[in-house]
Amino acid sequence: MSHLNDPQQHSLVSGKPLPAGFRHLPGRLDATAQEGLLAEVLASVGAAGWFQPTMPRSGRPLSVRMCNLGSLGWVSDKEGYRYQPHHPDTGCPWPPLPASLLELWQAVAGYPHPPEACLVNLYRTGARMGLHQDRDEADLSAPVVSVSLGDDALFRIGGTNRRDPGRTIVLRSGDVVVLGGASRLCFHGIDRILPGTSALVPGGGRINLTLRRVSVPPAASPFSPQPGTRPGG
DNA sequence: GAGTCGCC
DNA sequence: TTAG
Repeated sequence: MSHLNDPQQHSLVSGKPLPAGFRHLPGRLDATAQEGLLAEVLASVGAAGWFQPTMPRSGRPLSVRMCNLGSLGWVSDKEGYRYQPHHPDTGCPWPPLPASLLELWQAVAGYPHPPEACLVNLYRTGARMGLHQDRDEADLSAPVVSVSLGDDALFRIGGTNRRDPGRTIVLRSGDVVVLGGASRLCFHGIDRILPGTSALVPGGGRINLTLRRVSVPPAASPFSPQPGTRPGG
């Protein structure tokens, strides 16, 4: 039942609320939208190629494979975490961010500038993502918007301190989640992929899309009005 | 198995 | 400042 994942509803039942600013949208993308979005993303990623991120310092590979769409992409290697405009293996610019994702951002982010990065994470069965914060973006006032495609995932979200207690939520194909406001810097991760719970992703598993604004937008100018603003307003 | 902790 |  979808209401079980609703922050207000659940806090009333368990007394263990989700962080303020965290939204698990009640309506998920329908099957047609999921298929169309995945086809677009896989076409772009197919041309660019997946890369295998590794841990800073140790060089140990993460269990997920990654690609990015947009003007900037998140990468991790022995040198550390960063955003960069090109694919780490080929040096090519990331493929463009699909219009459908720009529209989704505009509809749910509540932020007046477009996203610059869409991190595409591929979780095959057994892949996980340890508890972490998204804090490599210069503009932390913008939310992170996540779209789940494929197999169900157990998503854990805690507080802004690593040892804060957390909650586990099932993310299903088509689910949209927004980490904004006070939840923007909450620790979160993927504990487990539930194999065989969706047939959407070829070869099985889950693909997660995270839309992010990376850089602080340029200051508003009367000669170059920003989207969502109005002169004299 | 879920959750927490400590450490390389 | 470990997304291990």
